[in-house]
Amino acid sequence: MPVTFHIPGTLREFTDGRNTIEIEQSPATLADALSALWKLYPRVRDRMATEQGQIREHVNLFIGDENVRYTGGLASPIAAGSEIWIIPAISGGWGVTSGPGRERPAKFGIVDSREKESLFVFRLTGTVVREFRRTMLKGHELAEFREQLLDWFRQFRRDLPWRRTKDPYRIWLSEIMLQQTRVAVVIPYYERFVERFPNVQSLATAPENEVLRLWSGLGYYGRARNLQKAAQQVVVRHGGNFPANLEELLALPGIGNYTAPAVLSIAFGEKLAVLDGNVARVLARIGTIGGYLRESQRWQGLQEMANSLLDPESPGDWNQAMMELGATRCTPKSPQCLICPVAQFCEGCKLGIAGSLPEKRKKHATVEIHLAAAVFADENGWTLLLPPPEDQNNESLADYVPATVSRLWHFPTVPVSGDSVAKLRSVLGELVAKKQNGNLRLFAAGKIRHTVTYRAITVQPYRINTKKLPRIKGAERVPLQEVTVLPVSNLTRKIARAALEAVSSVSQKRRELSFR
DNA sequence: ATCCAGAGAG
DNA sequence: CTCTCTGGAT
Repeated sequence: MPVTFHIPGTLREFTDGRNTIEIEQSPATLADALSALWKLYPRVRDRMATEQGQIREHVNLFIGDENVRYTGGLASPIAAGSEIWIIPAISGGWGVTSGPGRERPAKFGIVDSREKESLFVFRLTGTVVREFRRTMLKGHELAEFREQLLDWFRQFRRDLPWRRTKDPYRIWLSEIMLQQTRVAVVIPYYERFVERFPNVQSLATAPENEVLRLWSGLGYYGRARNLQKAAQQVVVRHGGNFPANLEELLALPGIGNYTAPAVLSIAFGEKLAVLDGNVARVLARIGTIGGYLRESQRWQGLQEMANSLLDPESPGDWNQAMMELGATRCTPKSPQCLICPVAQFCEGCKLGIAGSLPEKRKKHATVEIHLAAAVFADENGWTLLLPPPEDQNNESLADYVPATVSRLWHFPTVPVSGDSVAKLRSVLGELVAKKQNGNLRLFAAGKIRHTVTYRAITVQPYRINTKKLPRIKGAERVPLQEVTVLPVSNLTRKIARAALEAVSSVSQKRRELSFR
């Protein structure tokens, strides 16, 4: 009789999706059985055991109904045919191992009863299906959640230079540096920076070059410039005292909705919850929040959730704990739910779907754009190009045709639906003197396809042969063969080529005719 | 909402 | 190279 391991959802990605694994040999002890399992699936080992080979604190093992904690741990004897259950620390749930579309029978519900320091196992019959929904922690559960996370953070927090100060200037500096770079990279930069610029005054009065030199290697130099600009504003407007309220902080360049609450909570203990990418991911998993998180309404909802979870007693630690959890445990890929201090409060973990949250942004559906372009050609083969559009304040840039086609020199272009000739004529009528317009003859050249990000553009070029080029305000005259003497986009080049080919095929036909 | 800048993954 | 991600700005 083989020994069977039951694998939790959180580990299945390491077992080729299997939820049970049979060990054919007859292991004498749990340690032997685990060795056999880990040999088959080595990555399971990392999640279950420390490097020293100890079972991680948040992993529970059951042989049948017995928690191995009380049957001798790794030395527990294994009988032939034993069923061994690997259970992540989940409490307060009722064996919720199913979600929509994942009909798995629920085997266990575990309630962690702290008073008795023991675990109770409940066998459930049938299937439990939980809806995919948002949950809000409150009351006793919320208090417990806060305590667990803060305890974890205070125990495991890394000793980082900016965690040894309450100086808002230094907190701010670290936040700006950390926005863009890993902790390990930031440390030496941070230390050099505060040594040279120990306070906001020294930063404000430094030559910009020196600031950039100390920043050099971190990238995002615009943020270094903003940093100094903000320091100067702090000195001039606030007498060198770092503003301690949200509005004034947000008014400083480079400080936005993330940085302001971070500085205020950590340096001043203000009760403001931060929401960055890490925190958002944690929240999405805790509350099983589907959809793309950056969508404005959803992001707002996440901010509210963050606000409600914030521990009012220690907002700074709380915010850092949430971010640290996201950075070190609740990571984007394969979250370590098995060793997460708050797994028991996490719907995503309970449903075994934490790793598939948050959802990716849906690809922007491609928008089909149909345009018609006018390619004038005079007797000498010269054409007309319009200048790059000025800033369009009143018109959405995306809808503005020349901008769609690129903000460079371009042929007169109009959006069309239906009769493109008529549309182009009417628009040209506004540009070109009336008497000339009536005589314009439009020859359709080959259609052009062009793709820019999510836009699929089809252009119908019309060649318009004229004796003299019309006068159009701002337009520039160039030889059609050499439109590239002005800065043009690839699309404009394609249009020019199509217009040239069209005319050559026309003249070829004429030649063919004349030979007869 | 959308754009931008810059970095990093693939 | 392209695609994706992030926080700020508008």
